[in-house]
Amino acid sequence: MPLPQTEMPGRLQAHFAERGIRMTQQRRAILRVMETATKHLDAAQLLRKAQKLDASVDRSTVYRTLQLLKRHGLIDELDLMHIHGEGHYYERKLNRDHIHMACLRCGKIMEFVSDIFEKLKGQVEKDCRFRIVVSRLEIGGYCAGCRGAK
Amino acid sequence: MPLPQTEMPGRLQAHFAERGIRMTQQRRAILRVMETATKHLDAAQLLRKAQKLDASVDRSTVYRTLQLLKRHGLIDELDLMHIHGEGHYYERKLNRDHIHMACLRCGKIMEFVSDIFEKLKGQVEKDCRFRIVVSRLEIGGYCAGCRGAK
DNA sequence: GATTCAGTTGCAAACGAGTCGCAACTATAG
DNA sequence: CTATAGTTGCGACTCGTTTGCAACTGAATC
Ligand SMILES: [Mn+2]
Ligand SMILES: [Mn+2]
Ligand SMILES: [Zn+2]
Ligand SMILES: [Zn+2]
Repeated sequence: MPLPQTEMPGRLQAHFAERGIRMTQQRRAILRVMETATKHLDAAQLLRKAQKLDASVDRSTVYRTLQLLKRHGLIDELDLMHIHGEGHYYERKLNRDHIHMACLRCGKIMEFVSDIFEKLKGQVEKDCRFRIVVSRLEIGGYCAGCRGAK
Repeated sequence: MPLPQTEMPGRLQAHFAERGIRMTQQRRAILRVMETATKHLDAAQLLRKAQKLDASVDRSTVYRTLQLLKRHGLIDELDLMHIHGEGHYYERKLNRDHIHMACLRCGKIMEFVSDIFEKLKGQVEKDCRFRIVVSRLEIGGYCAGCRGAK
């Protein structure tokens, strides 16, 4: 299942312009990669893809831009159950939150949108008087295909 | 809110005995710390506390034991929104799963048990034909006390 | 209790992800 | 075009975690 493309590409750059954040060659490359990504990317993958658009992009600029995007709530950071090492994965934050499932056997990552999840967040906000800024539900287990084996 | 103490201490050691896992001085110290912890511990805190019970405990043994406990599904690993650095936190897995909320302003960690969360996991298992082994819902935002300020 | 050996340990070195200080550069406003 | 605050690449660094290895030890067997 590909990432739902419910926002048009260019949206991240537009956000930067609206909020008066300086646009640079390097940021343009990094944002473009995030905007057109069809899967969750880690920092190293993001760097490699961005360098294809602008060879000068440095690793530290990728990390600095990821921090910027996080601070502005434009991307989500995921562990994906640390199936491959200790690093993090990133994806654009879309209008609709979703759950991530990682198969512990084949490594497949699945996404799932649920009204019950929205209801649960509503319950937390109300019952705990907690203002939710970011939420992350990650599940590890066995996918349909791997259920039989094990 | 302290961790709910619904399982008796000694339970981790009992689990090891049942499954024929070798018990050592060092493991005894580490398990005792996990069993009696009243908050989420990172590897460094766990090491320090375990060394008070057995000064010979080494950092690498702590990590190896954490891996062992994870593999046996006896503990959960948390990010707690990476409020303090890139490390992980650990807690015993109790009968009842719970949600973690981290206040982005004061750093407080809150826990919350919810039937809706159980229902959501049921939906994932059914609708996605996914066998859940471990699940982690972490929420970042502002606690009741910090809502007013910003 | 002594013997045995697979499993476990401490140590030191290595690793991977992420951060930081700094001098050079550049996007943008005037 | 100029001035300047913000951004960059670079290299060195921190931090959390892993690993290879020789020495040790728990517990099963005698
Ligand atoms: Mn996703
Ligand atoms: Mn993490
Ligand atoms: Zn699978
Ligand atoms: Zn707070």
